[in-house]
Amino acid sequence: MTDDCVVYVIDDDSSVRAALEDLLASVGIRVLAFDTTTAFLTHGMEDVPGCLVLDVRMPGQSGIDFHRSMAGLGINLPVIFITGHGDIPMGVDAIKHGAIEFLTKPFNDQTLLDAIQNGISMDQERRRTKAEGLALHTLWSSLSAGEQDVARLVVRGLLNKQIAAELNVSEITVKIRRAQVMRKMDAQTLPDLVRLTEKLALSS
Amino acid sequence: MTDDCVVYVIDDDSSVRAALEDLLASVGIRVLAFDTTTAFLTHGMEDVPGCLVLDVRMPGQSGIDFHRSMAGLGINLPVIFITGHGDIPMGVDAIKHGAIEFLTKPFNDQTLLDAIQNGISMDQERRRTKAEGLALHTLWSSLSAGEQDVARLVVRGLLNKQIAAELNVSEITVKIRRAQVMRKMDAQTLPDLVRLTEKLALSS
DNA sequence: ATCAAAAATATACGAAAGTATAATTGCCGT
DNA sequence: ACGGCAATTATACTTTCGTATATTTTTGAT
Repeated sequence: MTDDCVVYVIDDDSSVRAALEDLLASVGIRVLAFDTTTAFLTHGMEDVPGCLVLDVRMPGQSGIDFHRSMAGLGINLPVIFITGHGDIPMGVDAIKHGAIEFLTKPFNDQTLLDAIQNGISMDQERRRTKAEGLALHTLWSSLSAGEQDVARLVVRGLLNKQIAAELNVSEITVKIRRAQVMRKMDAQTLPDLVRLTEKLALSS
Repeated sequence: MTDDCVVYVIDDDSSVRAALEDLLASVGIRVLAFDTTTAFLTHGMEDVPGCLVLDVRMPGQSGIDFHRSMAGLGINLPVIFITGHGDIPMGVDAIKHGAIEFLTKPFNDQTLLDAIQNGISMDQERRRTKAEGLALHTLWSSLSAGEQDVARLVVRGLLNKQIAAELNVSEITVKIRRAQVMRKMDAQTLPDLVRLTEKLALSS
């Protein structure tokens, strides 16, 4: 489950960081702790599944503000907020913006561990989905411009003859390109190709 | 936007109900207010877009408990919680379970109105999606058992010959059934049929 | 049991798809 | 200008698909 993964902790309170490091070490999960969001960004992220335990209130950038900026920074880690001084709207908004948990200190250790396990699972799943989308996009990119043209019209259901007219090429050229599309996209049948392009459109 | 829709209010405090009725009447939205969840269930729901403003703490069944039971009752209304005595975990859990807002009294009128408009829009969208899925399911149901068999294998990419062998019928029968499938499903091309069955699988 | 409707099958034909071989065109670098 | 090299096109053939017509089988109702 937690083969190789990291939990990032950002909290200005060193005693909290130490406590979390101990807690997660006790269950064999690697921890990288920082006292500011800047320190976290400077260190960078490892390319392994993980999640982020984030303090709400900190000197410098708050955890709330950092959370809002994460998408723009290309950081998609699941976020678990911890706080000693939160209020209801803050917690509600955090969850509405995608945080997976919002815990108030003092919190139950097991509750946090459960949230972390959940976050790591979500990140693993996100990475799987992302990898599939990337692989699919790579296949598509291996098609020449003309082959992509043909592929688009094929999955629209046009006949080879119609595609040829649309693209101002001969029907035999369409057949050649079409065969190349099927080979390069590793599609055994036309329905396969349709499904591949549907996934491609969704993950665009 | 709010052509014909209803906001259901469940709150044991008659002054709150009156205030909400006034507020929503001022913007021309119809209100149905109840003092208990039982009263709401007894009255039943209208078949128009709407959302539910739900008090957290009430005599009898609490709003929180009712929210958890809604899916089992087949009620998919967007829920907006209002409360005077909530805490952070309660608000966080409510949102995690799908509530679209969790407001603490006293709340800003406009905040509630925005949430309600958002809830109504979501319900409209849900109804659109549901109607599409239902229409698609109706088309599929219009296929005979044999036609459904053929359709399933067609979208898997099997040849008519292979389908015939699989179903122990003649190839000509497959052709007839296949033509019926295309006609009944209103699919002009094979890619169309593939996409229809994909949607069907997702909304099953 | 019998009749009528529906489903399945047989036969036949034209259009489309897939593939192979060969010829042609267009483009790029030397 | 020239020689490759990839893309396009032409030709030919086989398989598959779609459809129409006619026949047989099955099903269901009275």
